[in-house]
Amino acid sequence: MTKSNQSIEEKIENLKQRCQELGMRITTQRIEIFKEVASSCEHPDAETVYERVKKRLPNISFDTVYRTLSSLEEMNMIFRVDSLLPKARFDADRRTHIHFLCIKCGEVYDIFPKDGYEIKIPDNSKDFGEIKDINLQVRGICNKCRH
Amino acid sequence: MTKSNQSIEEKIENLKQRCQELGMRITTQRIEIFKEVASSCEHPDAETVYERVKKRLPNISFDTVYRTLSSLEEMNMIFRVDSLLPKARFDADRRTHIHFLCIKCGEVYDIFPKDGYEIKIPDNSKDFGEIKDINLQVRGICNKCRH
DNA sequence: TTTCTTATTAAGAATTATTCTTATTAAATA
DNA sequence: TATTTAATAAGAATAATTCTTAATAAGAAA
Repeated sequence: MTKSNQSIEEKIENLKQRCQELGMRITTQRIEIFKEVASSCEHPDAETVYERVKKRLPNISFDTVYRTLSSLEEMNMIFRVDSLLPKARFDADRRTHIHFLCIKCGEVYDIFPKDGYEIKIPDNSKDFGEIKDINLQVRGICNKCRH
Repeated sequence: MTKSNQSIEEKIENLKQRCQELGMRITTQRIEIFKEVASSCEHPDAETVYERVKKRLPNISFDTVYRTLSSLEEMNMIFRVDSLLPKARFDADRRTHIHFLCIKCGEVYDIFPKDGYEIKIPDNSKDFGEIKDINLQVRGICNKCRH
């Protein structure tokens, strides 16, 4: 994760550029799906993305949403936040932050640490393969679920 | 996660004790399912646990495996390692360690850090709820998938 | 021990999330 | 503008998980 804080427009420009670099077509669906994840701070799941994009592109298919979310993930434009439910959630915020994951309701909250905070990983981590990303979760019962 | 390194027998004794404390019955299925996760270091998924326990308890049902894995998780006896696939994997090792998660094949590797290593979380993490566990993942392409 | 209560289980149906198949469409290039 | 082919829509298929119901067995009580 980086520290840049861009506007949606900048993020979309960035996506278009990455598509061109990779020889991928810039399609309306790809842009709209990315825009939906990038403009939400609530880590939507595939179904939520589908419902929302459908309002602007009524013919969009579920398959396109899944396929596009996966390709955006491979491009490193979005991050798959694994919930404990059998249902993936997505995040387009690539700034350093960690997730509070409620083990009761499955909700995911962003925790933005103070400047200077850094996630340290063991030195031997790279012995297992090529590191692409780091994901730190704090799991517990969220305030809402505690009443 | 704690630092204790117990034998399987001790872990099972511990489970029985926890069951009694919580007023839960000590059933053969519960013990065998836990034993399977606790004696494996490969983070088995529900199906794998089912296949293995089935050898000793041929009548065990899939539902019992799922239900029991969830209750063991709630009891904090096992940990749900979320893989990126829509398939949960489980870990009964409660010592401090982190996971290397291959984004290509879904394999999960344990990384045991040197003494003194500690996962630091932001101070405001507890503002979101009651913290039960911390999960640090390193995601990338494992050596096997890089050829 | 035997009986009783009820948590737990087996079986299999149902549901939910995700992926696949095929024909069609449209982005990028010539 | 025509051509090529990556990307898409539709909906069927699959895979993981959960639910429903009747039967079983763990632990408490007699």
